[in-house]
Amino acid sequence: MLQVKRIREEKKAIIRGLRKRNWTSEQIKILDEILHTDDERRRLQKQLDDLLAENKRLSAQIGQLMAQGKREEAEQLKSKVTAQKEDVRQLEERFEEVKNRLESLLYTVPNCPHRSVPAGRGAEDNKIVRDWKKPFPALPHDALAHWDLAKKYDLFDFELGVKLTGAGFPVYRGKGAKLQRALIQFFLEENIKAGYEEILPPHLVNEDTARGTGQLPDKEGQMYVCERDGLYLIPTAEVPVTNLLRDAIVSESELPICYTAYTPCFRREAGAWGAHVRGLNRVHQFDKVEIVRIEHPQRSYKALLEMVRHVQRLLNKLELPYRIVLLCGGDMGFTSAKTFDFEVWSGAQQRWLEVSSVSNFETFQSYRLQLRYRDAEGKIHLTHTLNGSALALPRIVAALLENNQTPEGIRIPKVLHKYTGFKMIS
RNA sequence: GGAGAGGUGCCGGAGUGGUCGAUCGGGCUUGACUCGAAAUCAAGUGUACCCUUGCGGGUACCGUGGGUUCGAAUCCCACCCUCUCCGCCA
Repeated sequence: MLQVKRIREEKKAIIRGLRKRNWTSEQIKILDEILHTDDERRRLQKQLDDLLAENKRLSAQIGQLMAQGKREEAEQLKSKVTAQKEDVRQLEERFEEVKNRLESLLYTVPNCPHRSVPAGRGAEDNKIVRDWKKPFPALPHDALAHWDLAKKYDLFDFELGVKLTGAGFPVYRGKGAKLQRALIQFFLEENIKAGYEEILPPHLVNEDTARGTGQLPDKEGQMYVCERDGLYLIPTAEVPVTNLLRDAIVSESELPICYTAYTPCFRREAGAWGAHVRGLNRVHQFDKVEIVRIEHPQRSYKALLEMVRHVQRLLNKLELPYRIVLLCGGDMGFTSAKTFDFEVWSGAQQRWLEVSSVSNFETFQSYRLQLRYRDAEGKIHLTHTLNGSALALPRIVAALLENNQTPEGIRIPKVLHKYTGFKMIS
């Protein structure tokens, strides 16, 4: 969430940013409402603090009078303080109410896009910053989509998933299962080599954690909930991993802090279903390896590029055709200041599939998380947080199967051989 | 799940109704001593929010949330968590 202080000081820049997210003048008025509400909040806090200070002083006096045995004077003061208690109660109530109102207003404002982010309506306005220049893999015109390849080679089974759980919960089997495990292992090893510490977090988180990274209060509909225990199934490893440092103050020299984690991801995805979300294109449970960075504000955009280059290397090693897309304001996630998407070419479906999203959240998450660092002078500042998929498995698998199909079987990229133990699926 | 003990600052550990944001020890920072270091000595060392141009000042926070009281880390209630023992169990 944005800091009120920032809205007050950089209002013009924030309006420019929100315009890129297609905010109307009507919507932008909420900024003024926030500022007014904050003025009121500060006014009430001053009043309340003063009143509490007065009562505190009187109470201390009562203590002294009692010690001196001056009972009557003490009793007099007591009745005075008692009389003020109702004022305190009322002020407290109003203060709480205004504070809550301010918070819920702030929750409705998305992150301010970085100045380099283009304006735009939706996906059609995204900027392709790196296109695939080489030819796509040559496939026969009767090439199979991955869901047909899965049947042919017995790699995963959606009907069985329906039997066990419901639609969108694939059962991987045989070489299909092993391929999953190989990819996870490959990604983790590459990330560790690049300096990320491996984390294996819980797959269920509590409300505070879900709030920390911004899944709550907004997007509870996208998560699976265990109501009885007040827990949420994680939609991404970003949630538990970024929360590791919630309420922490790290020293400047510890930055950057780099984590990587493999977890299953659970998404209810209320969105539309149809032909283009067949097979592994969109599922309720999938595997993903995530990278998370806690960065110094001055270095976060450099870090973002480093993460982009790292994901690029992974895709190169997997020999998959890909392109990098800079998301426009209208297509960017609520919490992000700047996002690059990675899309791989799916040969049989003849379309691009999103396999990674790398974002800088600046202080949008760290403010809520209270994730700060202490500089050399002892001053405390918010860190920047970033994360990216490195990588999400299902669509990688889809592209891999489709692009590498041959009459003899499906060719496994060389880098995976030592993890799969086989070079072909046949 | 049952019984007991307990949750206090970076750590250890006091505090059982008043001047306690919190004794003390360790750690850390700065200064003195030293060629330098160790040892020693001295001072400092929480966070959030608010007021203030600045100096500085105020409020809240002792697991969480309520309550009692003029006043709560301290008393009462509920919940959460940790440890020990028993039971169950991958």
